[in-house]
Amino acid sequence: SLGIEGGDFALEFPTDSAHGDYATNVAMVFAKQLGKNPKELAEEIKTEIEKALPQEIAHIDIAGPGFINFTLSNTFFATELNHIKQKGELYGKSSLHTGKKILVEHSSPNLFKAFHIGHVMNNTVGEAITRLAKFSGAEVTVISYPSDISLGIGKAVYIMLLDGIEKMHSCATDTEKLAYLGECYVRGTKAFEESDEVKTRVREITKHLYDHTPSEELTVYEAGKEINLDYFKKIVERLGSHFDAFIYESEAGKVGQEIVESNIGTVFSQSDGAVIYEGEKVGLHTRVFINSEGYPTYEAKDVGLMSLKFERYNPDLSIFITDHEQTNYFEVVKSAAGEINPVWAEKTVHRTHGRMSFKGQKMSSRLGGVPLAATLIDTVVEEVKEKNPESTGISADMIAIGALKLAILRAKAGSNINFDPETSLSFEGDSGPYLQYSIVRAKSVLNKAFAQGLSPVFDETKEFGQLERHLTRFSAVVEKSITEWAPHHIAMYALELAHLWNSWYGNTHIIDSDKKVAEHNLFIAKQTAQVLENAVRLLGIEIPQSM
RNA sequence: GAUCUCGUAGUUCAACGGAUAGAAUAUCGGUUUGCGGAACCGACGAUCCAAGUUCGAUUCUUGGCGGGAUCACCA
Repeated sequence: SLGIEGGDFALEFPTDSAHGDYATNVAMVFAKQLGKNPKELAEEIKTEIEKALPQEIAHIDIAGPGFINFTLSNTFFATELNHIKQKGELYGKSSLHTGKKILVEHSSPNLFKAFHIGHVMNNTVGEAITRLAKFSGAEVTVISYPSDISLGIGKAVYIMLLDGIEKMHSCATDTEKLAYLGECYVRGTKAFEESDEVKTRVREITKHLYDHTPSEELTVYEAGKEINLDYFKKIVERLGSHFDAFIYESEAGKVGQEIVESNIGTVFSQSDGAVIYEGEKVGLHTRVFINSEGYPTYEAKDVGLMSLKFERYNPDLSIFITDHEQTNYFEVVKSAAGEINPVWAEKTVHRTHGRMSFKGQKMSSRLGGVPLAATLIDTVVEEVKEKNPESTGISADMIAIGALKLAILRAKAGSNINFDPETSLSFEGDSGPYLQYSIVRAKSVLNKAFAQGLSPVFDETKEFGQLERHLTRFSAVVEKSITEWAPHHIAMYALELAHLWNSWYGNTHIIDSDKKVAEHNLFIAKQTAQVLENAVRLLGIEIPQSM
């Protein structure tokens, strides 16, 4: 009725709570087009809306250069708080992808190589995205893609044969076995560089592994692979992940090679004995898919992996997580894959994580220069126990991993994070333990009240403040995180909610002498704990019983 | 050199083109016997530079400066 058409205006949550619950810039966007003063236009819109004001809106204000601010009514918040109570652990769950199938691949290890801090970052981001996918209403399958075949592994197997398999079996613990296998990888690489004889032998071994030729090397390799895989399963379980299936690089390699070879002349071309994809024609760079020795490179293997993913799971969306260094690399693979089968490229989403850099010298000295995942976690566990000697093994682990995970997830995935355990990994303020503590504290008060015969009762006539208002925004934050596949929005939301909760706690005598007041306070405490727990769970952070 | 990415308080991170650029940490100063002080309250403190587009730019465009990544047979 005001003649407004087109244009880009927004309805948003104002950053300042004094500006109401929702705000729109619509008047400022269209003021020029209509030849009006933004504030006057805002007034006209306000008058128009007020003719049929829904009961969810308490009042409308015009502020600043022409913002229209909506303050929601208590009725709205009462309804929303009742939703939290009804939905419980499902509160905030979206239906964005209901009926769809989502495949997530993350934490892909390089067997025969150590599981290091980079894998922790990948796992943390991957697990959070997995949980977001599940909260989007989709049917989710989670897989990992272990690298189990390469020239590098051939080098490690060469050393294993040289030492004899007994050497590995004589290691007392799994940790020692892993350390030994890691050592083989390093020694193999060195031996390979130093002698042509070794090079020839390693190539032969690698060929046998690729072809699965029954041989001594295959036996040794299988034994090493099993130990590495067992360890992988253990450590990701400790981090809170479970995988439905694995697709091995050895499988993907074969499939990828066939696909690439059958598309030579169309998608790929031959050059210097290798099979390449000329990325320059689409503004990218050229990459080799099959090397001049006839082996598939990582590029061809990734094409094979995509093919297997769609063949086995037929997902509507296929998400995978890697280090951000692979961004440009994957653009090329995706472009080539898209020429073979457009669906693969359209439905594949690549998310990245950054690198963890260590600033403090203390960390590297304590960790001995090689930041293995387990060593990193153990170091943090020690700090937790130092802070609170009464922490049990399980809760100390949860707190340490929670601290690590939040340090990773509170930043936008893809950017590097600076990790200094002396300062950035604090247990106070914006931290994993702060979130955990907030929930534990809320549950503790609730339990104490139950023991006194009190239970939560909602008094819908109460005025609602910042805490209650923030609770009702959870669903919107979840949807934003799913749309962008960006877990850090959840992390920021959870930290702010925890802060509002602790602030409210400090100003409220929850178990008030007035029974009605106490019961209402308990209701708010309970819903807060619920929403906070839902958010923290989405991040893949566990909540200890006490801390 | 080409392409991509990033540059925000001392430090670690936020901010869909919006209002007085938010937090945390560090530093300084506080917290009325009240349920968990890993907490709460307060003070101090920042958009790399220069143009442009816009009613409005940390955000978009262009050009610098400074990190990081990728650029043919590693994964």
